[in-house]
Amino acid sequence: MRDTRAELLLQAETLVRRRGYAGFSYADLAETVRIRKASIHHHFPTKSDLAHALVAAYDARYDAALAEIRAGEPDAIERIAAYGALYLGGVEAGLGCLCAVLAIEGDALPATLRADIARFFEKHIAWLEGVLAEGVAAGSVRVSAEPRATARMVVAALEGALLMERLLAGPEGFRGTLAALCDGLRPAGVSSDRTDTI
Amino acid sequence: MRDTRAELLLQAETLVRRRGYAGFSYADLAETVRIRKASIHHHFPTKSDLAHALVAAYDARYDAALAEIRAGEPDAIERIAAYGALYLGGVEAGLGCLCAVLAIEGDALPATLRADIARFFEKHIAWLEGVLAEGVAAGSVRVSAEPRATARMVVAALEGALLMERLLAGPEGFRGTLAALCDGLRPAGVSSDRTDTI
DNA sequence: AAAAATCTACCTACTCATTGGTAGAACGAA
DNA sequence: TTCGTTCTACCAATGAGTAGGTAGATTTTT
Repeated sequence: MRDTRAELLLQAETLVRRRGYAGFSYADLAETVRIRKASIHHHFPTKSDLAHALVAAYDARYDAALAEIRAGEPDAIERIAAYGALYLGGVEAGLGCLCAVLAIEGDALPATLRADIARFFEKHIAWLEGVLAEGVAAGSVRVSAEPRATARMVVAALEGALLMERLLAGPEGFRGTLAALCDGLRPAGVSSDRTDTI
Repeated sequence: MRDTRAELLLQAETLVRRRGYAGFSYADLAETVRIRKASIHHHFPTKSDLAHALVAAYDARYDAALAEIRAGEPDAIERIAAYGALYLGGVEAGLGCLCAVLAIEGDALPATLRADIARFFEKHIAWLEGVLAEGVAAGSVRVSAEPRATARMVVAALEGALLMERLLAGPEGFRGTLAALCDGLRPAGVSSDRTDTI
C-alpha cells in the first residue's frame, strides 16, 4: 500500500523548489506521481492547500533538525556550521529553499501562506540568536553587532548562498561562503581547522 | 511622444520582481502599460526576449552604480555599505532582486537566460573581491577567509536579506543585516559610527 | 454473520478563464 | 509612400477546478 499523499507532498516539494510555485502545475505533478490530475484535488482541493501542507511539512522537518543540532552539538560555531550543512543539501540536489521560493513570489500568494513563511524565517532567526548568545557567553563566538542582527545576517547569507550557488559554483561555492561566514564569527586567534570539512 | 519600449521594460521589471517570471503575463503587462497585448509582441516577440532585455537593462544599471561607487567612495567598508544601499532600494519598494527572482525559477528558464544571470552574480562577486582586496591592502578591512569567499558571502547575505526582509522587518531589518555585515569586516577596535546612517 | 450504508481513493470527462503567440488591417509621421 | 507602431480578432494549449461515477474497504444496522 503506497501513501499517495506523502508521495504527492514529496514530488510537489521538489517541483516547487526547482521551478517555483507558479511554475509547476497539477498536470506536472500528476505525471510524476502517476496519478490523474483530478485525484490530486481529492488530497489537496486547491493549489494553495497544497502549498500550506508543503510549508508545514518543510517547517516540521527543520524544527526536528534544529532541535537535533542543539542537542548533539555543544559548540556554537559548530552548530552554525551544522545549520549551514542543512542548506548544503539543497545545493547538492539542485533545489532552492522552499520558503525562499515562495517568498520571492510573495505578492502573488495568499496572505496566510506569506504569514507561514514569515514565521519560518523568524523561527530560524530566533534559534540562531539563541545559539549566538550562548556562544558569546561561552567565549566561543565574537559578534560585532547585537546577536539578533547577526542572526538575521546568518540566515540571509545562507539563503542567498543557496540561491546563488545553485547557479554558480555549486556545493564548492556554498562551502566557501559557509566557511567565510563561520570564520567571521570566530574570536580572533582561534584556528579554523574544521571549516573545510563541513 | 512616449517611449513605449522603455515603459514596457519598467513595468515588466516591477511585475517580475513582485510576482516572479512565471507569475506575470503579457495580459498583466498590457493592462498596466495601457496597450494591447499584441502590441507588446511587436517590441518583445517572445516572453524570453523580454526577460533577456530585462536582465540586460538591470545589469547595465548595476554596472553604472558599481562604477560610480568605486569612483566616488575611497573607503572599502563605505563602498560595501553603498553597495548594500542599492539593495535597500528594493526592500523599500517591496521588490525582490530581478536576478534572484529569475535564479529561483532557474530550472524552468531558457539556458541562455540562466547564463546571463550567472554572469550578473559573477560580476558582483568580482567587483566585491576587488574592493575587499584593496581594503585589506589599505588596512581598512579585515577578512577572515580569502577575499573571494568573503565576496561571495557578501553578495549572498545581501541577496538573502532582500529576499527575507521584504517579508519580515522591511528596511529596518535590512539595515540591521547590512550593519552586522559591515561591522564584521571592520578591523578590531575601529568604531562603527556610520553604520546606522547607511 | 449478512446486509445496508458510508467512506476512501481514484477515475473519465468535462468547464471555462488564461496563457503565449499570430495574422492582418489601420493609423500617423517622415 | 513607406515605415514603425498599434490595433482587432483570432488560435491552440494549458491553467485550476468541478461533476459525477466506480471499485473496494470499513462501519453500522439488523
